[in-house]
Order: sequence, then structure tokens, then C-alpha cells
Amino acid sequence: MPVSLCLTSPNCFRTFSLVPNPAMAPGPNSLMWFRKGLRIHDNPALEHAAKGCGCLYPVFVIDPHYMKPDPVTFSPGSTRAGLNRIRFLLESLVDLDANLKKLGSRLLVLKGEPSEWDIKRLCFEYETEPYYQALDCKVKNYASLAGIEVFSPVSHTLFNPADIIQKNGGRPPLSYQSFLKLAGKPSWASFPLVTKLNPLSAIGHVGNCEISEVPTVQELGYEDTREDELTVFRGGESEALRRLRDSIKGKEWVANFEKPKGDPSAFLKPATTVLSPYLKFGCLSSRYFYQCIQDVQKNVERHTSPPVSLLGQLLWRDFFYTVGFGTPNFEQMRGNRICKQVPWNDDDDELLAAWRDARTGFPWIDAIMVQLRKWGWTHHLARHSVACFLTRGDLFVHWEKGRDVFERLLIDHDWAINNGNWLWLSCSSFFYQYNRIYSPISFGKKYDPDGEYIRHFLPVLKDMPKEYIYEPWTAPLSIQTKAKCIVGKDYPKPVVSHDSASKECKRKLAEAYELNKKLNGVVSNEDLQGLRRKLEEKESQEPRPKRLKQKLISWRPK
DNA sequence: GATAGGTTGTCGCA
DNA sequence: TGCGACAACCTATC
Repeated sequence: MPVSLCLTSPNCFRTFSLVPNPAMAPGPNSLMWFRKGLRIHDNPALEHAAKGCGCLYPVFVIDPHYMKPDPVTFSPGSTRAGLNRIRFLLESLVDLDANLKKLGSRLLVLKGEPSEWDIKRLCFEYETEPYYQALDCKVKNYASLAGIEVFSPVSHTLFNPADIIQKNGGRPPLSYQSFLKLAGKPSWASFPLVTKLNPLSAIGHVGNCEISEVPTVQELGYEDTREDELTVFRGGESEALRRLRDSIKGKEWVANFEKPKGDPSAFLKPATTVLSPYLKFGCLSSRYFYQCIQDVQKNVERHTSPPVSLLGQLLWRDFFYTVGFGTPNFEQMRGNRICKQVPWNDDDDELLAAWRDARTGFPWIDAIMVQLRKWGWTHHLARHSVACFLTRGDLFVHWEKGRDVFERLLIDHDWAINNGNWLWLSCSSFFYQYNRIYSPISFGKKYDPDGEYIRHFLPVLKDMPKEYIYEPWTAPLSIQTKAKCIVGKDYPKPVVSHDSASKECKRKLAEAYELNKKLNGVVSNEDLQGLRRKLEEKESQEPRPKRLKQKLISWRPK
């Protein structure tokens, strides 16, 4: 009996069939299913698949939902991913294919046509995201029905999130420090990882299955993509290892790395490693990265420590993976045990769109949103700035809305880390000091007083004198004219007054916190509606210029 | 129940 | 460049 196995989405079971054949010799045929973990080095699933096998099928399945152009979204891309990330993924696949070819194999890219293959061993990297949990559960069930051995090792993260949760009595730790204590040193920290593989077995019979080369973005149906809309970072394991070598070359830089001291406005040479997209797709093994940093630290007198050190950054990643894995409804406010229930604006699409489309009228915020859209990447602190601005700092828009925008645009988008950071920045979980608000004016200014970052990503402001570049609406008209940028015409007026909007946000959060405390975190929809009404009443009693009156202009960053 | 500590706020001052 | 005031949150731990 052939057993159908779908390797694309949890709700479909028709990609191809596996036909176990006990008579096959010499070893069992193996299927290595690549999802993330797009690498040769430190890839236990691939290693196991290759060990003593007959034929080896290295497979990547194109999921149409992830790849196919969706014409109705706000930025080029598919239903689930922006074009930048799709391109990054394709580049990573091309590189993986090339690296497999060096080992005498190749990548088999499949697109949905059923076929029968003779497989006895199925190997894929373990995943903690709900999407893969649901999919893998079904795949494992079907494989076991068919008598196929499944090997699914934890190798995407430093630790197994389930172990940490178990050590903590069944609940994930909610602070970084307690996470560190529970985690300790990873078991493999001082063992050499397998970074090189022997030549791989041949590909087996593929039947009538449609095998293709890695498609280009054009072949996927993306036509009019302007080059300047595309990211400056190239995907793939080779590029990841090159970047890694470059980053750790400067031993002092590694040893003295302090995340909060990095400059978010540095764009010619980013202040961080920009290894996050490679970690996201597993082009770079986080464990290999860990060992490389460890080696550098051994050879210097003193070095920084978590949370600010470079190693600390990798541990943050594991922290969010752990909490995300152990928290039901982690990606939403409702039904999320660790999330404060707050009456965010969730129907003001105008404010959301202004933020998303880089027309809030705050150049620092808008420049970051342009960089995000073009590069699919911005510095961590720049992400903080815009996330705070959208939610608890100024616009009071629901963090889930901002999360969705990041999810689409970031090339390093990672389910656990993105949701975790939005919970953090909106003061919904992990972090609660809602009085600490990033100023959309002074925060950028302290790193980049001349506004070079703004001039680069918002060329409309390139001739604005530095005295006004963070607040162009305060520039006298003569200056605006001279700079060829009239605020309200060439560049928008600010959508809110930061002073009054941030005060209002603090007041609302104080009320929301009080309600959560009173109800012991069990806040119903009605409770939230009640608070929303109460806050609105207060607003109408004390009318204040919540939003500066302005004619909406159809301004687009160029 | 009290206390310590928390990845990275802002402002004014020395 | 570094400090305290600002106003005061929460979680972890005892």
C-alpha cells in the first residue's frame, strides 16, 4: 500500500507517496526533507540520512502558499512572505543545490505532483513553530503507518525547548535570567560538530515525479520587480559562512560586543553581524556560531556577557523559541496567558497604513520603515523604535498588526522571535516599564545628529538642514522652500503630536494594567470593551489635539 | 510580603 | 560620558 505523504502544509496530503520495499538492498533509501536547515555543515538530519543508505533523496518542496504571487497584499510577495524573503530563500536553495552537487548529489525541488518513491528512512530537522508541529505530527503518523523510520533531531536551536520547559516544572521561564540558569551550557559545547560530509549516495529512481531546478523569482510569476526594492543581503550557506568568518575575524570586536551600544542608524556598515536571516533559514548553524564565538572568547582576556554579548544574542533566540513553544496562543493577545489584555486600536487602518507605508511624518520612523521595506532588515534598535511608536508609544495600534507587517517584510522573520519582540515592545509581556518610551525625534538624533540615515532612505529630505531634519514641520517655510521639501505637500505632517500622544498612551496602559491586575489577568471581551468605552469617554471630556488636523496626501517614499 | 533586578528611555546637569 | 530624577511597571526569589 503506498502511503501518501504531504510535505507542504498541514491540511493537504497529496504531494507524493512513499512505498517501502523491504527487498531493496544494500541500505535503506533515505529522504532528506529540507525546510529550514538549508546547509551541509552541522546538519544531523542530513548526516543520518546519508549514513549507510542505499539511495538518498535530498528534497525541498515548493509550497505554493509561500511562493506564489498574491496581488492583493500591501507589498510584493506571496500570501505569507514578502518578495525579499522569497528571493533570499531561493538563493539559499541554489547554494544548497551547489553544495550538494559538490558531494555528488543534488537538490530535488518538488512541486505538488504525486509519485511513488521507495523510501525507508525519512529525515528532517525538528521544528517548534505551530505550523510545523501540526504538519510534522501528521507526517510522523503516516510514516509510522508505512513502517518508515523517522529521524527528526533538534538542531535549529542551541537547546531543546522541551528540555528547558521540563526543567522549569512544565512552564517556560518568563525572564531571560531564569532562562540562562535553566539552560546552562549546551551539552555539545565542547564537542566538535560535524561540518564536512563524505560524498553522498546517488539519487534514486524518481518515477514520474516532477523534479525541477530551483526556480527564479520570474519563474514564480514575479515580473516587475525593481532592483532598488530588493535586499542587499544574499542568501545561502556559502554567504553565511563568509559573513561569519568576516564577523569573528575581529577578535576584539567579538569580545567587546554590546548590543545596546550598536548604532541603529549605521547602514553602510551595519553595527551587527546581520547573520539573523542565515540563522532563520538555517544556512548557518546556531551551534556552529556558538562554538566559533566560544573559541574567540577563550583567547581573549575579558569579554562581555549575556544578555548584551554576541553569545547573549544567540541565547535570546533560544529564549523566545522556548517561550513560544511552551505558550498556547503565543502569537495573539486573546487566550495568551502571558499577554496583558489591552484595548488597542484594532480598527484604525489609517494610522496603521501611515506607519506601514512610511508616511507618519516622523522622518526617523519613516526612514526605518523604508529600509525595512527595501532591505528586509533594520537594526534591532530601529525595530524597537518603530514598534514602540506604533503601539504603546504613540499610535496605540494593536501589536498584532505591526507583527503582521514585520512578518511579511523581514528577511530574517522568525515566528517565535518576532512575536516575542512585539509582546516585549508593546509592554504586553516580558517588559512592563511603559513609561520608557522611545522618542521618534531624539532617539535617532543621538546616534546620527546630521541625519545621514534619513537623507539616504528619505531622499525627499536630503537637503533639509540638520537642525530640522528630525522635525521638518518646525522648519520655517523659507527653509522648507530652499530644501525643496514643503511639509504637507512633499512630505507629510506628523500624524500625531508625540508629546500628547505618548501621554495618552501611558494613561491608557496604566488603566489597562489596573484592569488586568483587578481581574487577575482573566479579562473578557466585555471587560475590554468596557475599558475602551471608559477611555473614549475620558477623551471626549477632555478634548485634546490627539491627531493633528491634516489633509491626507498621497505621499510615497521614493 | 518584601526586596532585588530588569537587553538597550528621556531629560537636564556636571 | 555618566549620573540622578522622573514615576513606577512587573517577575523571580526569598
